[in-house]
Amino acid sequence: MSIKTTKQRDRILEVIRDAHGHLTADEVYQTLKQEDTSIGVATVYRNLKFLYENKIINRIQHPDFGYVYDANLDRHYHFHCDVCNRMYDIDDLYQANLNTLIEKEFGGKIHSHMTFFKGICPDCLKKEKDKH
Amino acid sequence: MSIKTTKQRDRILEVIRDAHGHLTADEVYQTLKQEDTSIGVATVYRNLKFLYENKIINRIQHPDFGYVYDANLDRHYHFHCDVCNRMYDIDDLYQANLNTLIEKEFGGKIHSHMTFFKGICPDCLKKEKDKH
DNA sequence: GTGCCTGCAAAGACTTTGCAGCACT
DNA sequence: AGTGCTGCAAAGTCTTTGCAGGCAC
Repeated sequence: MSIKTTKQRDRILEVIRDAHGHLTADEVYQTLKQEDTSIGVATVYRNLKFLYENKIINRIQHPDFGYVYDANLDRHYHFHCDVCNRMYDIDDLYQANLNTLIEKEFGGKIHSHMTFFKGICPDCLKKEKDKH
Repeated sequence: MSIKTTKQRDRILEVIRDAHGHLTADEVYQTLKQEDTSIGVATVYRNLKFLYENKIINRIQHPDFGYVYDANLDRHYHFHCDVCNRMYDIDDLYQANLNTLIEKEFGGKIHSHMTFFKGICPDCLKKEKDKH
């Protein structure tokens, strides 16, 4: 089996890259459906799975929306604002040493970790302060 | 609105506590369905949601399996073995200072974080070594 | 007795699969 | 030319909801 490039697959990848964020499968579909060359839902799902399995995109569990897809392959964290429900990337703060620590204390072999923060984002925090 | 205790709600909680682990909604249902006093799926889902919202049990997002429920309310991490697919608790290693670090670097207010490790558990690592 | 809770079944949201035809290499 | 990919629709999985009756307080 060899990998083929197709219009649809390319467009799906572009949409995720352009979003600079985290899209659900449905959001990708909704975006592409409106284009001149339409697309089928199945194609979106099949390709997201394909791109994820081939490590071309990343897949994260969102607390409320299920899986979201992300073109940022660097190890990074995620933050979810409990007030506005937006999701943010937290770059450059991956604690690689945490893997080593857990390996030492827990045993086994750690390949990676993903962490998800919850709280109030800078925007919402500012708005709350301004109210008082 | 006041909280009532019912046979079903109590049993659901017991099952999760007895499991000392991480059960999906369906696993809870499958366990209870076989008892003398059967139970409806809707009751399981409604009560898991209820127990979680009242902070009586914990709900974790497994990167691959969706939500799993946990009676351990202490802040702790989770580990998933890529070989045997078991899920482990990692106790006593919660990095509270990570919240402070992110607050300082990213801004906003961090309430908590959850982290999920992936790798090979001590058991499977040992087995692999023994093979060679 | 009142109001929350339960079971059932139907509906809902999301994702996967079978199939015939199409497109990329 | 051949194999993998697409679109459609149907099916599958998981979870929620409406409703009538039941149970806890």
